Amino acid sequence: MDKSICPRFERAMGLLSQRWTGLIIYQLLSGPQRFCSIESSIGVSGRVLSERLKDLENEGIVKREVFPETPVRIEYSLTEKGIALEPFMREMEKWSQNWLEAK
Amino acid sequence: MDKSICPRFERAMGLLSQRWTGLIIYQLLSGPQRFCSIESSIGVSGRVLSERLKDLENEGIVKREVFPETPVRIEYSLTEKGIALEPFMREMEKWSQNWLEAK
DNA sequence: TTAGTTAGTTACTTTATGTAAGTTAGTATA
DNA sequence: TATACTAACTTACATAAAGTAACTAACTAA
Repeated sequence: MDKSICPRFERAMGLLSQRWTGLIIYQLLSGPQRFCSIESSIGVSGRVLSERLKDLENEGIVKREVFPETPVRIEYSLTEKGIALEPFMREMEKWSQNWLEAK
Repeated sequence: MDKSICPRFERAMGLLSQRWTGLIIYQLLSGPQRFCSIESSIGVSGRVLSERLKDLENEGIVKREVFPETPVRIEYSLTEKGIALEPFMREMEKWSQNWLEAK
């Protein structure tokens, strides 16, 4: 094995190529959202969503805020690092518009 | 479940979020390559690489060419649709440079 | 006291990926 | 002639990741 790829790029790709991670971030680009809202908007299971949100929080891409209302409200939003992924998401949008069928 | 995401975007993300797919395309951006070269440059197993290349060929993103030399040489390269992913990859590069540690 | 809400977690099943050995086709070497 | 070498896969089997559905915690409302 003789890797020639930049380790930072490889890590970024590793993050984004985990199932659901990209869609979670994309959803949060349109503003803070709660757990059940992300769950239903992209169709991810609670088990995996919970896991991904923890990972993204550890990576400093997502921020978790608790509002002690009734019932409790917990909001997930993007940090600056997360928002910085927007241009990337826009390129993905363009490509999908130009090269994929509406189906 | 009430999905609001554009189905084309979702499909694009589904493609790119399969493990190794992004790195395979990224590698091919620098020119045609053969199976064993991709395998060793990104560290993917032959089993999965074979699967991915077939998928990408079916998607019209990758092209496979056989050169009947000795031993046989088979080259994989990007189609126009695959090359169109370059801006997306460049944004990913930028983000990883700006926001990830060298480690 | 029973029920409802959000945000999870747990146990279990199915699917995806990793690992290592085997296959095919065409030479080349002993 | 027999053995060996190469690239490009494929197969069988083991492990890891994701899906499913039921369950929990903390709180309030009826």
